Amino acid sequence: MLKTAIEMDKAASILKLLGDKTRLTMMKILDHHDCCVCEFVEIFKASQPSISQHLRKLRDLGLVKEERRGQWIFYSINKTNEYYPFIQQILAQLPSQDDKLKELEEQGTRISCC
Amino acid sequence: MLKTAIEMDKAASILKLLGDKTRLTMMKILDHHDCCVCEFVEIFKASQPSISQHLRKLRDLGLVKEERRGQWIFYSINKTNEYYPFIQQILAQLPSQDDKLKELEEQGTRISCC
DNA sequence: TGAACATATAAGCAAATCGTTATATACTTA
DNA sequence: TAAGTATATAACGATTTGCTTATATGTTCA
Repeated sequence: MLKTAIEMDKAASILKLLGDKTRLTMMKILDHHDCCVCEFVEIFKASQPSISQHLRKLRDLGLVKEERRGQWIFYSINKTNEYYPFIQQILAQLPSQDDKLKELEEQGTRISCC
Repeated sequence: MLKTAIEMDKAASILKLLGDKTRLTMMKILDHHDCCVCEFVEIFKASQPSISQHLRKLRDLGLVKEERRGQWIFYSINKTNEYYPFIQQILAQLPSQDDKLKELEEQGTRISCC
């Protein structure tokens, strides 16, 4: 087993996180665009705490990172995570979720904070 | 989005199943070898019903198939599943679990049914 | 046919998960 | 500094999950 091989334990815990439609879609979106919490709230029509809790789980495993920009907190994929290549390869096989961001732009909702 | 693109719903449900260390390891082993239930019981030091229930979940989603051979029921990866390429690509990134089967052979346990 | 073996299923329970509501924290701006 | 906005966290309840024990089903073989 290579030194760089993914451990089963860790792989399982990552897949578990990705095994939720909301988090999986979040990750797919984040793979191409940074997003702030309020955007996710719009996209998923979910409550703010619910979104916040999903993001926390992703953050706790180091899959995403946060960055405050004034009033907003932006999330982005953590490309320095040692498991990023593993994750990236999974995300690459999923259909683009860009339409979800486009909808926001058309509604003008995205502009409000981003 | 390509006609063949994986749906987010389905992808999430597959990743959820793989997000369990026992099932993930099972899938990795099955990707190279057929196995019967009693082998998994040995490998994971788990109860027979517990193993059987994990296999059922994998079977319910069409990830594995079963085949009776006399007294035993052998499980194998269902390569005809439309999501097999998706799964295969994930499994390919995991470390080989062949050592687990080797242990059984050394113990002579594998011979008992296979 | 009956005993032994392999597996599946059912029922019940403890722990984990995910959403909700309520509240705390942090920043911005008037 | 107070009000408004964005986000995080806490506490709680409903649902899901994964194990256990008990039992049913199906096969083999004496």
